[in-house]
Parts: sequence; C-alpha cells; structure tokens
Amino acid sequence: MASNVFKDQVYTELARVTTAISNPKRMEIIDVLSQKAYSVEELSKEVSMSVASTSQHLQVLKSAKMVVTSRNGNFVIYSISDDAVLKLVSSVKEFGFRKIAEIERLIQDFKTGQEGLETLTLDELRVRSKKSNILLIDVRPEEEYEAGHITDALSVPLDQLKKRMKEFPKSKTIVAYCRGPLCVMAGDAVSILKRNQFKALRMEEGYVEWKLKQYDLN
Amino acid sequence: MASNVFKDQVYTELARVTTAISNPKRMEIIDVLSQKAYSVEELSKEVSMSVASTSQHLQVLKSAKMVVTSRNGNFVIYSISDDAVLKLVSSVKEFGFRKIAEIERLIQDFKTGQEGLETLTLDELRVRSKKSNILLIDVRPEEEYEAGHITDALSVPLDQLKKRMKEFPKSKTIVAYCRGPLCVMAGDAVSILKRNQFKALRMEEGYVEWKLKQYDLN
DNA sequence: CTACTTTTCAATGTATTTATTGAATAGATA
DNA sequence: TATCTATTCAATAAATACATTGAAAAGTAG
Repeated sequence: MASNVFKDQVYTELARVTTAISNPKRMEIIDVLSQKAYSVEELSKEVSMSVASTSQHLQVLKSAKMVVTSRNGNFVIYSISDDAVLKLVSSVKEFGFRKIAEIERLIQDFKTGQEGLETLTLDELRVRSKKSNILLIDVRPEEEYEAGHITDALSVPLDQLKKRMKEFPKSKTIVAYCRGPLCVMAGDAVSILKRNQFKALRMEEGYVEWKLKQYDLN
Repeated sequence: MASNVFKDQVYTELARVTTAISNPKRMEIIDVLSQKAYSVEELSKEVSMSVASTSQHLQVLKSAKMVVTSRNGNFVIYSISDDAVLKLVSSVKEFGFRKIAEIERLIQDFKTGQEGLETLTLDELRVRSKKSNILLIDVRPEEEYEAGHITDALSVPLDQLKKRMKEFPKSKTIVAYCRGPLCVMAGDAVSILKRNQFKALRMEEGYVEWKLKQYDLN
C-alpha cells in the first residue's frame, strides 16, 4: 500500500518534532533561549552541562528547525527560530501542568518551601494595575530584559535589588516577575522585599507568557 | 542547590509528556483514537502492529495521562482522556507542517499523486456553504461518524459511496472529508465522484480540526 | 467454578539515546 | 598566512526504547 508508506513517513516526521523536545535538557534549553539568544558556551553554563553535550543538543534542536544560528565574532549564537516554537512548548506545558499530578505536587512542594508567597496571574495584574498603585519589576538579568520585557516593567536584576529597593515607594505594591512558573528569581525577590517591609507579590507568568498573550489579544 | 533539583524534576516530568508522543506509532494511535474509542485488538489492526506492542504503546500513553480505559465485556476500550490532548497534538502538527520542509514535500508528492484534487479548508467551506449549494459528506466508517461529526454532514462511508451516490443531486457541489490531512479516504471519494460526473471537492481538515475550531469560536 | 478471550507481562535481541572526553575543524583576528 | 578560540565531531560506555514471541493474568460468560 503506497499510502501506508506515506502515512508512516509523515508520522515519522512529526515524531521528529516531538523527539526534539522529548529530553529534559532540551526543554530547559528552549526555555532559556526563549528569554534571549545565547552562545554555546554561555548556554552550557546556564544549563550546567559540558560544552560538547550542549552543542549536540543544540544540533538536534536545529535539525528540527526549532532554533537557528548566527555568528558574532568567534561565537555561534543560538536563538529560537520562530514564535511557533514558543506556542508549541507552551501547549506542552499547559498539558503537562494540568494533567501530570506529579508536576503539580512538585510545584506545590516548591512553593510552600518558598514561605507561602502570594502569587498573581497576568490577568489579575491587568485588573489590579488599573485600580491600585502597582510597581512591576523584572528581576531577570539585564540582558534578558533588554531582549524583551513586559510593557511598563522596570528592570531590577535580582542581584541589584537590595541596593535599588531604596528607590521604591512604600505606598506601592511591588509585583515581581522573572522567566515564568519554573523560575525562582521572582520568588527570591519577593522574599527580600517582604523582609524589608514592602508589600510584594510574585507573578508566576513571565515575559514569554505575556508575549504569547499579546497575540491572542490581536 | 535545592532549586536545581526542583527544576530538573519539573523538566523531567514535562519531557515525560513529550516522550509519550515522540514515537511515530504512538502519534498514529492518538490520531486514530481521536476519531473514536477502540479496543486494543481493533486498534492493533488499524495501526498494523502486534497486539502486545500496541498494548505497550497504549500503556505509555496511559501513564502520560493521554488516554483512559474502560471496559466493555471482554474488551478494554481505550479513548483520548481529554480535549487538551487534541490541542497538544494539533499544535505539534501545526509546527511540524509549517516548519519541516520534508513533510511539506511528502504531502506535495502525495497530493500530486492523487490526480491534483482541488481542496477546500473549513473556513472556505463556511463561506461557500452560505452562497452556493453544497452537500457535505463524511466518508469515514459509520462508527466514527456516530462518535461525532461535523454539523449537517451526511454519513457516506467510502465503501458505500458507489451505491449511494445515485441519490446525490448533480446540481450540488459535493464536499468530502475524512480524518484530516493525513487521511486518504476523502481523496479517494472525490476521485470516484469526479469519474461519475459530479462536482466534487476534498476538504483537508477533518472532524477533530472542526471540533477544536468550535472551541475557538466560543 | 471452569473455560474462554482479551490484555498484559517477561524475556530477548537490536537499535537509539545520552553525557563525557579528547581530537578535529571552522572561522575570526592580527 | 598563522594563530587562537569556540564549536563540532568521533568514539565510548551505559542506559533506554523498540517490536516480537510466548507465557501469565485478569476478567467475562456460561
């Protein structure tokens, strides 16, 4: 049957896409690259792996057309090829978080470990920022902020927070965000702020989630 | 670092989701189950594999919570757990079809093999069915039609088409659909109809694509 | 309770995937 | 062109995934 061969080929191609994201490290790499482009060496530090292994993972992602390369001097810079990749990963997460109880439990354990921080969603933020006085801060490294950030957010990298929080008005509620639900920086920021008598909340969603939401609004 | 352990665990869980769909046969199984529920034995025929292998694939999908089981007499009936699975798979396909040139080429080769049939999308169907006289037929097996079909479609399983087409008015344009872009039945139906002097078009999308679209409209 | 059917499990051999190390390459800079 | 550096390739060893066969189990029906 000729059409059977065709069918098998198509499913094999589709599986090539899912195989590319079937590895935990590669998922993490995509998440990191979703924030900003990286060289192989930088990235290997970010995901705690040898340069050679990182390179190999990147090649898998590249052959699945999920990342693209450019060159900057000696460095090869990897970046996400297309917003369709963000959507794909986002729908994997949506399914994963909803369905896999184990993930829910892990996140729960982790959150309660973080002093029971109060959290906020993007939608809640939009509503509250109209009513009350809110200061939205982006605690990711400055390069990631520069590569793209939520409108009206102030860049306050985590390692500068202690110095810079003196500028913050105590009258405002401070909302911190970072890379998204799996990222710990915003939680750390809120802890620090609270210890210093600020009203502070963490927003679980990050820049990527916000960006994807913008499409839906248009 | 405690948060590193957490992160690795979460990515491992997420990868469990993508690993479940990282195999061509499992993708095919999900597609088949998207049309209607099947027993292991039926399914193994549908995807041309041994019963034991099919069972093992189903267990992988079950442990990823993508399918659920029920019992009917001696048979264990597998079905898709949730429409979130359809959405996930649909976004994989969306990315796959858009990005992977090889798939595009395969589909192109396949289509041109099918006598250059004229095709129609769901959106075009909606527009045209208001203006002109259209008869929409569902050429999948009757059980799949009964498990769910596009509103106003007439069930005409492919193997009954030759007898039943006598009822069709020659004044109407006949639009045939089946399981979706990878399915060959609608193409076969159109070929037969054209050979018998009907005006006939194939719609590439199938019932699942239509169903997902209904959500977006609400 | 027994017989029967469908599904699952276990064992096997093969193939793929993965992280690491160390060597090779490609490309930029001088 | 020669040198230097980041990246990629190759080889390895361990682990995991895969399809098949045949046996075991689970559950229905009589």
